[in-house]
Amino acid sequence: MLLQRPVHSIRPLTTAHLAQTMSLLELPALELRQKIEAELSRNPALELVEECRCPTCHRILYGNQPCPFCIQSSYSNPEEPIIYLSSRGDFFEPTAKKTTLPDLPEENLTPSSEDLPHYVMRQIAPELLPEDRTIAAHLLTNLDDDGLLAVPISEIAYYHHLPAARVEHVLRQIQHADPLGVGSPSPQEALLIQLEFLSESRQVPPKCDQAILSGLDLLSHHRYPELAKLLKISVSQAKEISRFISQNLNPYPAHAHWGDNHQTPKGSENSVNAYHFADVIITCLHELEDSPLVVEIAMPIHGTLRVNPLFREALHQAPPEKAELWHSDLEQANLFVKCLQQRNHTFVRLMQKLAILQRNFILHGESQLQPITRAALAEELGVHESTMSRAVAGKTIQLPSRRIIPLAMFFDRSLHIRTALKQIVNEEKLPLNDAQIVSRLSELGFPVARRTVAKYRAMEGILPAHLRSSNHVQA
DNA sequence: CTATGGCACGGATT
DNA sequence: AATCCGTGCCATAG
Repeated sequence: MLLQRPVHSIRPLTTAHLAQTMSLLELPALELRQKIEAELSRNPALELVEECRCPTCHRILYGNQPCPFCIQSSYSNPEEPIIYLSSRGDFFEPTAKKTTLPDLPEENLTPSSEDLPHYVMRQIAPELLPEDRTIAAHLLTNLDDDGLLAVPISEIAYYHHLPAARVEHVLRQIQHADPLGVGSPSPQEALLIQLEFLSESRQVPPKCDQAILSGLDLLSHHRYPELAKLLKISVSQAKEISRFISQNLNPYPAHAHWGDNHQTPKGSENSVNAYHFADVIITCLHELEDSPLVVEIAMPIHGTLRVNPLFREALHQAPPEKAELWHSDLEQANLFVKCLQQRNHTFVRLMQKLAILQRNFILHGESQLQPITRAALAEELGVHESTMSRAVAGKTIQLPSRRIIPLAMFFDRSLHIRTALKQIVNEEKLPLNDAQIVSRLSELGFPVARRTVAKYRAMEGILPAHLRSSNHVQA
């Protein structure tokens, strides 16, 4: 509440304004950045002023908003999220590619994988030695569409005149960043890293690592008997391994869009959905359970965009032949800044509602998701539902757990049921068939049809009952 | 005969 | 107006 500036004074005056606000609203951060840069270089009336920092806590803020952290040092209500706009443009800087590695071939950068490098770099940069960042950048520039490393390590080591071990060290950090296994030279290695990570928190089938190492081919062709023979295990154990892998691991890190685990084994479908950086970052103040959420809405630029006051002044002395042009530039600059404010305003309000409503989801995961429709939220916010759709579309959000998910997941109608289903299957003693799952679910208060359970199962990559036979026979 | 997946339809959502 | 999603019916595999 406190941090909302009186933006209501901005009325959509012209259709141009409306149209532009709309178009800005649907832009995710990275594209917004391009848009802003384009506008900035085209229009002399716009300028980017120094980043604003809160004088006390030094957070980078966008615009002259009061720093939400320092305004109220006592947070009366932990439910109330702290929301602010930041302008940490550096996250989105393609410097790694452009400035530090000027003579790298750019061809192997395909559009669909272009922002994965930035996303990863963002995570690991703070922990990296400055001189290692160049190596990281080099590695990340050479990811293929699948998120795997496309060039041999030795080549990179050679390029930098460094021992391979050094490069491997950096690569290891990359591999442990969020799309787990990203940058691995092979699917095998990616799988192994994911496996290693999972085994810390969860039980994994025995010989799983060996299956990946030596039997991946058999595995992907579902030739269980042969696999079983190779590893000297039973066929059902082989199936168990297969189930585990297809359910929990992903050989192609770039395909792992979080929350939607459709496995695409060989067919390299490059869907539009590649979420690699976040438009909104949610963290927990002080890691405490009941501390307020901190919602950072990322403006993808350094500093604050505004109309250049000098330009405004200069308008009076404009040479007659330029006057008209300057005037229209000024107009447009004004419009653009206002539209941007409006976009941010809408976004802030949206996140405020969401952060309160989905607090449990944000903190405690998928089972706590409140099913809500965009329409309902639009109603509450008093905006048109199409506005909501635009605001949500294509945006991503980073949770305190560092997971990045599409904002649309906040409006998933079936996620909580699917997680309930997952849990039922995980805890089942012997495989339940779909009909039995239906009754278990309805006991839990989820009335769904049998056919629907089948679909959810498929979505979660859970095999049908007869294929997940004798579930936990190992050990 | 039973459990599942495919196709398609209608209503809700965007 | 276009798309998504839950569901029913039917074919098929085991």
